[in-house]
Amino acid sequence: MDRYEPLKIEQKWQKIWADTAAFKATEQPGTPKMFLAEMFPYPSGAGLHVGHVRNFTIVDVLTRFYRQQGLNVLRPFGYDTFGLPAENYAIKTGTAPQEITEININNFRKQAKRLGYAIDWSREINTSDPEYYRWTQWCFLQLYKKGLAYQKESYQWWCPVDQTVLANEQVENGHCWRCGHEVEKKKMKQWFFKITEYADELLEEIDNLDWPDKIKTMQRNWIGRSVGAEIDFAIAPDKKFASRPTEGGRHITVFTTRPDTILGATFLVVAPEYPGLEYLLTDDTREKVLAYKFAALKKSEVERQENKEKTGVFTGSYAINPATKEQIPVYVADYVLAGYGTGAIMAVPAYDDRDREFAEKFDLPVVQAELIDRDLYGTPKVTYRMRDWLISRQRYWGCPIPIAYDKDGNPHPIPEDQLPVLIPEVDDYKPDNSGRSALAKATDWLKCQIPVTDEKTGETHLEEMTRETDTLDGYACSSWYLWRYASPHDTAAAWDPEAIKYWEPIDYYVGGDHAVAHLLYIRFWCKFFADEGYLPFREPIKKLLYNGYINAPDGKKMSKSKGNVIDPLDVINDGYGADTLRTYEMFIGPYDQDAAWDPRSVGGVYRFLNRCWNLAFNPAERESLAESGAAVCPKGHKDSARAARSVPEGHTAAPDSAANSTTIRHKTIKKVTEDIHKYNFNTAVAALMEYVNELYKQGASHEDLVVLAKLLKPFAPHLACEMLEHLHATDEWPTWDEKYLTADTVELVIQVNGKLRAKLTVDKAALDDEDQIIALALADDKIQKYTTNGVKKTIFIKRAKLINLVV
RNA sequence: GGGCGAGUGGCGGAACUGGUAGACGCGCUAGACUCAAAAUCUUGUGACCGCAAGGUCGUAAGGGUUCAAGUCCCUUCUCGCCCACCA
Repeated sequence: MDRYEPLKIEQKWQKIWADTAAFKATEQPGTPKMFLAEMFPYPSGAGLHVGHVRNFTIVDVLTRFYRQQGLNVLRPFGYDTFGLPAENYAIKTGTAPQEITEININNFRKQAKRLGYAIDWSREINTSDPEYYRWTQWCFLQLYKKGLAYQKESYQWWCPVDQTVLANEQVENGHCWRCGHEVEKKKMKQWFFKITEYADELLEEIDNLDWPDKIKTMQRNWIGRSVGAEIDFAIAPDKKFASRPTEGGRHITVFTTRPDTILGATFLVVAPEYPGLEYLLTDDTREKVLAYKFAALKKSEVERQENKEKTGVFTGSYAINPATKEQIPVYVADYVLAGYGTGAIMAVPAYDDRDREFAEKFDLPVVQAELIDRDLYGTPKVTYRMRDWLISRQRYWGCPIPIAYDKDGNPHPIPEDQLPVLIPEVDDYKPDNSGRSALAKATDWLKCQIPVTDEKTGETHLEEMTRETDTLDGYACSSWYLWRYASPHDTAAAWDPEAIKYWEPIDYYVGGDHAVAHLLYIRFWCKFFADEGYLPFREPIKKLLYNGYINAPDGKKMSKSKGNVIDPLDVINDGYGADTLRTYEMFIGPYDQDAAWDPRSVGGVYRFLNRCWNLAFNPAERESLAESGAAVCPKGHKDSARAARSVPEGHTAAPDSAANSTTIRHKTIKKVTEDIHKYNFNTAVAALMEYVNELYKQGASHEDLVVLAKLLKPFAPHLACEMLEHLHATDEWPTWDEKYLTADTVELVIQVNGKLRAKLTVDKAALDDEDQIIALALADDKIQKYTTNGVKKTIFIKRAKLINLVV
């Protein structure tokens, strides 16, 4: 007897796949293609997580399924390697991020190979590879050329102790996450991508995406389109401070979605950061208003939201309501956001809850005015909640922004032939005290020669400039990598148009994160590069599968600090093997729902694979075992026993339908095929288990086993390959024939008043004769007990093979 | 506060356009094999009543539509996720 030894056969097949480059994909015009990928991972030092395994296995099941169906399948792999963990590690230990990244990648690759994924390893990409980020910089320059990458002063979190800019998530209750010092907002020049330019198209095309509704809704909310109007309110000249420059048409422009309520606008409110605030102040109010403003600037957005109690200060100015001509006071309050609309609102306390709250607190008039025509006083205006994408980071471990500054501080793009702008080596990765990244420490690197063309003479000369020391947000690097997969080693372009035309857009993109950020940014870049003629499509992802998380057995998130992390390599090395791990994670539940790890169920899946093995390799032994069991409980099968009971005299029971192995085989092929098409991986595995249970009862023919191995291969490829080799069969996906699925007899369900009372086995042809079938039902003794007072109504549903008698 | 989704045995979860609720797996039960155990194989397993045949109840709670509701409609409750003073 050969025992199922997963580790042995997995090693064997993994070597074969590696030696033969089994999953290398090449363009084959004329053959239908299929391009699938997971959201590429950040290769952390902790190695693969069971969550990765679920994500990658979904891709692998589809990959192998479509390969077995004869499609030309591309399934690449890559690493999203820039980011804070590697940089923090570098700051702490002095190890270059490049080094630690390489170690982590090697580990991830090794682990992914142990899971037996059908990856084209020749297409591996890594965002921190200069040959990759060279093209990220190229992308930046294309956006820059079109004015879609621009600089703007903006308020940023700043830690005065660490002398660094902090991202929102690095501010905890108004304090620096590293040193604990109170942070402040500092106005700094930052780089942005003008994603708002595409806001309308990004929103409109959501409707046509074959993506989960959840993600689509989140993107719609994020973009947050509001249709309204901008209305100018003139500032009333102040008699006391006639010298103030309020004449000359100075005004406040507000944005409102309800211009029809303007008759009820009894005051205006501007945000603390409102640019024209200074003009509104008087000598009496200046001190108080500025104190309020700076207090507001100090508060984090979280803190502003925590306290929803309205606060604010009167600015000292009045504005004229253009509809009522009345003078109304102008307040500053932090419930108005600087970044949305114009940073100023007309308050209509009669119609708006927030305005009413404010009015009540400050004792301002609430006028229940009538509604007027929307377009009477304003200009129609569409506003978005989405802001432009802030992309500069004062960080070392990122893609350098390919810009240099001349002596006057004007930005110049680095010429494309000077790319890549390499990340310089430094000794200390900590940001310096200038608000610049550690790149600023590479003094030699900072200086560069940039050709400048004199506008008058047309002559070009080299000018010494200083490089930008900000790096790009990691999301920029991942906004184009799916296109790089088509031609990952192209040295002449970011992507080869011919390869793109064949492979893209991606057919299946699978992940469980970045619902808005990454998945919106990549759509934005796609539309931009389509406009520039570099891409022949405007949406990058055809089908998005968003998988759920795998939690600890107690249902809580797995985390290192809780010590409840399951290491997939441990599961494999414990002897279960990769096939069990993969199959278990597909069986654990619907792929798009969170699931809790259950070590005992892993054992159940292992038993299932072990039974598959025994069917193929130990048939004699299995039969003797089955017979010894059968001797104890002959004909114990539940369904057949029940069916036999309800068969009335004169009707032969169907030969135990289980006996027809062809029917079961075809039924299983159909079920597994359709389930994979519907991504019901859990029920596909369940169907295979059922199939194996049947084969155990009846014995398995060669054909039965071949089909089992083929259907099993997407889930448990190593075992399936071993079986197919043994059976001398190919892995070609099997097909089913409907003619084997319809048995000669069917089970007829008889209900009385909607309750199941009897089942009859009848000839399939009998279903065509309604009168006869009802007569048959009424003749049943059990049914007769319920119909002694006659039958009021009879319902026969042929499709459901069901009769309902109403008495 | 707004939006979206979900509540089914002891547990994870099945159930097509309303048509036999509980597939499959875990756990538990009894048995076979074994000196014994593990492994494996074979039973049984929603609750309640009953020796049995059989019956009653049952998909968060309540109501409704229907011959028929886990599925559709209304009300309530609970949980999860997302957005959150966006004018």
